[in-house]
Amino acid sequence: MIGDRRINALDQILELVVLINDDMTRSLARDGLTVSRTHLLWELRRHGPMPQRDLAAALRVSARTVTGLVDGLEATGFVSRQPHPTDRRATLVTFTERGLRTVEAMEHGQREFADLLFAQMPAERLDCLTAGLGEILNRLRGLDPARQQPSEGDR
Amino acid sequence: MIGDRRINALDQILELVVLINDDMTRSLARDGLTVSRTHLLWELRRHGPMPQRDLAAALRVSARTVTGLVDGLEATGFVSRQPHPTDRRATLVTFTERGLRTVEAMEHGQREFADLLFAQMPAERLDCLTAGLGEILNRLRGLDPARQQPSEGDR
DNA sequence: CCACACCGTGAGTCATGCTCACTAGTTTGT
DNA sequence: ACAAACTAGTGAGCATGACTCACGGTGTGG
Repeated sequence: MIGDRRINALDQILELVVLINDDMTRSLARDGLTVSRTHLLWELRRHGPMPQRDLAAALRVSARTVTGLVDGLEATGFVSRQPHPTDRRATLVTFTERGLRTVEAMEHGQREFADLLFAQMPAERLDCLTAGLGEILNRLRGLDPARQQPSEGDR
Repeated sequence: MIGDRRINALDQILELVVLINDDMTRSLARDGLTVSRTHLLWELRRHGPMPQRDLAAALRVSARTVTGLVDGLEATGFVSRQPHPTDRRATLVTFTERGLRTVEAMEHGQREFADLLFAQMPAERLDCLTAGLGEILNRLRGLDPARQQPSEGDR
């Protein structure tokens, strides 16, 4: 029955989520990072130095929370606060040397991880996997942030 | 280049992890549950009433943590503590009526979720997705709990 | 009977995230 | 040009969740 296959696939996905999550958390902890802090770092990586308010918007958390995250990242030397060139109220969060190196190392590590994960997987299977994941992602994106009444069960 | 495809696929997986995680957390919160508490519930569902020490082993957390989780689940009426029939030191954690109903509803919701996620996906793509995920899961399982020096980067 | 096992509590840590109130700067509207 | 209105960041305080170690009571079993 087709339903069983779907359940099966969903189970796989749920297990994947757990495993990746754990692995991520563990690996970040080794670097003295946490998930939220890393999200911030990635935002910075994508957009360059930015004021905290923009980070708050991008990460969808309150300004106060960003202050806390930046505090932590600053304390461990990944980012530093710089004066905003034109708005003296604002603070520009920028990478330190170390922060930049760390993020680059993470990108590199990610590449290695991808290679490890998909090693010896034939190209067509990889394509098909990508296509399938793409479909699923579209559906998931559709029911994520805005709506509130629509969805129902997940795990 | 093949590496790019892999990075791509990994990015998809990472996004999937985030989306599913958020969705799960939100949906569980609606039921008055958290992820850890739900893990415990699932363990109970799989193995039936069990003493806390077994839960601790199954969930790989300390006994103290289990006490806390069970406290929470008991307070919200999902489980209850029963005396162990033969070992009077031990406590059997069992579902309440409500807990059982909730877990069954979650299973049902999961089925619906799977249908939603894979709706209109041709069978062969589903198969291929499953196969690909299976491969990845095997690799991930391999580097999860025991080893400590081996892996490297993830997100 | 005594070492060990099962639970529970106390106390404390860390991460995340919220609100409220406040300061210091910036804009806007006359 | 200047006050009113708003914005950026943060101090203080609170809650929740997950987890730990250390300690103690009670029961088991050799």
